[in-house]
Amino acid sequence: MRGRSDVLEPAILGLLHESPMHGYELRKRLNLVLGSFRALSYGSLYPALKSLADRGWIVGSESPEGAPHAVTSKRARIVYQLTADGKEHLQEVLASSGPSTWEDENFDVRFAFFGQTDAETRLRILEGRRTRLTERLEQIRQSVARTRERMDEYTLELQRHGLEQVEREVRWLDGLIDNERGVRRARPTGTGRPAAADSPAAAPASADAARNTEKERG
Amino acid sequence: MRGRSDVLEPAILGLLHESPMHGYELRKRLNLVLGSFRALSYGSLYPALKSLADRGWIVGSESPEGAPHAVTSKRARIVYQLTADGKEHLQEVLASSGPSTWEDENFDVRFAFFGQTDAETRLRILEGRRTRLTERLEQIRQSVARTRERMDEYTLELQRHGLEQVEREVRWLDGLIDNERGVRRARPTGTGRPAAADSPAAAPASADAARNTEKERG
DNA sequence: CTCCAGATGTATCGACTTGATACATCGATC
DNA sequence: GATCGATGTATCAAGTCGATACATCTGGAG
Repeated sequence: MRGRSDVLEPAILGLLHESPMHGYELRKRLNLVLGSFRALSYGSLYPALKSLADRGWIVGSESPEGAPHAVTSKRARIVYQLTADGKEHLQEVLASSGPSTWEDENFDVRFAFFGQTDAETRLRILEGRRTRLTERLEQIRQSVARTRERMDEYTLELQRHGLEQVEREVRWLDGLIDNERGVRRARPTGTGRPAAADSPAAAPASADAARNTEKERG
Repeated sequence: MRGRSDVLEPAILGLLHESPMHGYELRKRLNLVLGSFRALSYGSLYPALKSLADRGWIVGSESPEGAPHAVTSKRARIVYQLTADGKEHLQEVLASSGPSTWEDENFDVRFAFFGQTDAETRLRILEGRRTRLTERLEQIRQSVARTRERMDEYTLELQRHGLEQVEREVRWLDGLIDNERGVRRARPTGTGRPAAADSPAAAPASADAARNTEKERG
């Protein structure tokens, strides 16, 4: 359970918070929302659901919504929803903003659910992430500088390209941070309105960006 | 062996082709060359080495290079090198340019070893990759268009960002393809000179780019 | 109307990877 | 002369993917 499921579980809880769902749909939505950077297979989804149910954060019911008539038939489907404990746990998770939330995949998930996170936490995560990437940048630069001689041109180009990716990502974060600050200044209470999209600075993606995104589309 | 080891094995063979090496160094170099998009752990390296040795493509010797004196001691280290069969196999692999070489991680590895690949194969891989990404782009666009309404702003921003990543990658490929064509035209025989780096179009990274890059920075 | 291809749906398996760790030797620095 | 970190080989538990099995529902072609 302590693999990278730190990614899976919050994502599942976050989606179920919006509305109850069954596995198949969960997978579709998950691959749509996180799809740009993360694939989800049944082999991890179903065990995760079981584990969440075991811990009492979600419950699975076999009867769908209001279908009063036919008793039998109805295709087998298990609709999951959050329990009170689950909601509580989700709130805790969403309020956290420690180092783990600055890591690649964790950050992506947290960002995807920023809509359910308060403004202060958002800002802390964005800034932590930015610091994290800046450190990485420095390490890449040193590493490249130290070995430039021995590299052939294609390897060099690959590294140069990777470096630029990260730089671009930092600039993207800068844009987002500016936005969050702007919102906070304009609306001191932090109404929850995100505001982003077409800011001038906005640009690259959270990191390895849209790789998959085609496993299941809708 | 049929997992994503399609990535590992060519990379190992490619590195060993440059010079014999032992596991530890192999890992360092691998994380340096592929480091921007791929981590390599011992848990996959050693089994892969064993498998390659079993198939007769590499051999591991316990005596390092010319150390004629002391018989015993000398820290345990196994230096691997390509066999004749291994070189042959590597040539086959490097000459291939089918659909699998257009996929994310496979492409990255192939690109990293473009220096050992002939100009024609390079071009085929680059163009195949480009087509691949263009298809993906179309799918993402449709997917986003179909669900724009239901998405909150942060999710939307994440998707927009992912989309832009891929678009940028296509432009990067365009630059590389132009370069390859230019080289071919200027030097019909394809001397092997890559030429790239500071072309005007060059920009983003092969895909999920420099994530890791810090696991070992020799 | 019938049949069947393809979407929906739950679930498992084998092969593979990661991250941590165990173990051991070498090289410095104090 | 000992302690700390880099070098070096190797394994393990936990978790993941991709494929697949199985079943039902739906929309059209014939």
